[in-house]
Amino acid sequence: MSSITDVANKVGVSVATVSRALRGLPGVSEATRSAVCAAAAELGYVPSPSAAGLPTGRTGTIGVVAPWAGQWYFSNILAGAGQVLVEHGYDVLLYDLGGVEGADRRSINPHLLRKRVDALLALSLPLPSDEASALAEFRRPVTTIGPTMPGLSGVRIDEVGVGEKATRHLLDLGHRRIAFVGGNPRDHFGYPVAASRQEGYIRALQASDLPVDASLMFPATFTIDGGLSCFPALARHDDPPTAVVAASDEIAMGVMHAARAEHLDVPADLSVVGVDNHDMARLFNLTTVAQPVREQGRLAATLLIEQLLPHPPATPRVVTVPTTLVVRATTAPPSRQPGTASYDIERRV
Amino acid sequence: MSSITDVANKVGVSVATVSRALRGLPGVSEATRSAVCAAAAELGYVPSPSAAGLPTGRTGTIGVVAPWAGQWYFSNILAGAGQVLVEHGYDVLLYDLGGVEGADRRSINPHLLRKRVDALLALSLPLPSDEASALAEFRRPVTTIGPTMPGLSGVRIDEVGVGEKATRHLLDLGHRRIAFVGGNPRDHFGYPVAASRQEGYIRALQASDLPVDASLMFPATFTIDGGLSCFPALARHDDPPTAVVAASDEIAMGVMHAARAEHLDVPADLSVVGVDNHDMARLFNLTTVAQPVREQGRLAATLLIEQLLPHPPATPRVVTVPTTLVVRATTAPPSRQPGTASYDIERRV
DNA sequence: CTGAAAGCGCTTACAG
DNA sequence: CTGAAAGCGCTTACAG
Repeated sequence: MSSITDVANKVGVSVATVSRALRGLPGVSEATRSAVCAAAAELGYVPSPSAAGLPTGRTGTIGVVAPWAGQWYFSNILAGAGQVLVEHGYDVLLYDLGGVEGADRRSINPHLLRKRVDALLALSLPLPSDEASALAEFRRPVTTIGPTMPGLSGVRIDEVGVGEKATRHLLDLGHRRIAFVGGNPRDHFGYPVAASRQEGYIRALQASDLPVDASLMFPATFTIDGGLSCFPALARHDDPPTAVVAASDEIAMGVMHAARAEHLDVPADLSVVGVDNHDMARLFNLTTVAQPVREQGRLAATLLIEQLLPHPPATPRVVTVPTTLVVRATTAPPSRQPGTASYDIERRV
Repeated sequence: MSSITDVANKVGVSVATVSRALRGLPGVSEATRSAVCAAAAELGYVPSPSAAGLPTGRTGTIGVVAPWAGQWYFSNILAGAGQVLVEHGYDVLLYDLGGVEGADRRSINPHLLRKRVDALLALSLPLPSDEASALAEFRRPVTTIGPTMPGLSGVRIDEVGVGEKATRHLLDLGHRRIAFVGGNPRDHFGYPVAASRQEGYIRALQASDLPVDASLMFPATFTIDGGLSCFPALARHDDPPTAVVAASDEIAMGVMHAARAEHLDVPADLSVVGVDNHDMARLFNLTTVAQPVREQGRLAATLLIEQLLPHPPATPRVVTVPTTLVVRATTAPPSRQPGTASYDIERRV
């Protein structure tokens, strides 16, 4: 493994000159530069990031912190962000918090990362308050995706608007008894996304002068299982809903699967709208509020890199990207009046 | 940002002692060790990986190379591997090759990684031969997931067996005209997975003394779109198949969606079997050959860490994990004899 | 059990 | 345009 000294010896110049030549710094004659580059190529020289990082304090690495779990949303955010970071010459260090929602996850200590990364991309935080304050003490640029944090740049969608949009679509179809599925009862992640979407749901109902019925809000993790397992409670309701706003497409898919297993027809018996526009959403003909996932990853990476420039912007930038309702075939006008019939699952089964 | 010198000064010992105490090395008195730990904690000292890496040559980082694209398989392999690597104190550097199958991707130069990672986890390689040979010259441990490489440890499944298993299931149901969908015509990734599964398909047919009909093998990328876009050719076949072996669940889902859009009934008109047991497979009631994805990630990480131990095993280990046929509802005996009818899509539409 | 010192491979003022 | 030298923060023989 040749070092900068080997290159310097081969060319007959100092290591300082090699360092400058290879990094394209000014003050090196063209002849020297090309001789250095040729020698470096011949020796197969690659600089050591560890050695370069010691004097500069820069690692050339961006940390991406994600409550991961291999989920669709996170892996696509990561793909988008990774693409941009790599284009700018940064390595991506992945800090998977290893959580499946509802399960315990590793805690993150930004402090530990200070000497390993130049900046941090934080997906779907804030974290529990102790970690959030630790993040504030992280003395390097941080950009969030999802919930924003005061003083940090970030990319977000209007979560409340998402809930409103989905709910309003159902209201426009004539639904009056609409359930909301999502949110984590134990709130492991301090995950405010579900709460915001639910808030939008509530606002849409209120704007239509409809009562807000707490018994129609069902907690569920952001997974297929979350949708699957909330269904029994939903179906057993005295006055069951004619439609469901699911806080994510995966929840929606779980709800639909459970509903069909009980021989309910979607959308005739139950309309379902999700959030995300997951790759699979079209296969389910799922009506959903689409958000640009990879694009958010790309944007956040761009904002982060901006802060790593010689003259970073003085104030953090927060970008809100638009969402759009995609109407497919899982929503339709209600086929019965609320209160007039239960799903009557027992009889069907 | 305090350094080891700050800790040493605070305690009144040398940096050598601090270094030893903090790393739990022998030859430090208990009193000294606890004093050092207390001081380090109080100062919020964290060691610099760059500085530690310079003299040792170790970075504490494992590179994970993946033809990524945010796909389910890769993100779940990564989740599994990441979990184990983190438990062993390694950081995960993600090298996303940024490819969507069928599109161009970044090339990887293992040479560039030599000074940044201690070892490499290579997902779904081999790569084009120039890169593969570069990988061979990478002087650090490498473990593969998917296709194995001579001299490297790896985790794999019996890809040929997977194709056989899926095909045999259809043969056992009575199908005699079975298509294979998968494989990349342009072979961008040098991706031998599809070829192996297809080989298994061929072997199963031959074992049943059935003709191998090249016109029943359809190329497709490993995506929903791959399945979707191969369907027209499949449906227009003079003597269309009664069943399809899809090289992945996502392909299978695409095929099914396209088939249903043409008013074909799955499985009555067309049986479909996939490979993976994707999280969504149960929602589609998809019959599939299941492979343990996260588990393969975990296993590969374990094999890799083994090689980083003070006394690594002399010979590389290759572990083949079992796959199992999961029969759901997308496969059934054929409802018509091959050759007796086309799908007659035009009439239906 | 502990310390002084060399050295890992770079970068960066500083001097010429 | 180029070089000598200090220094980044660790680890590791070596000596005591």
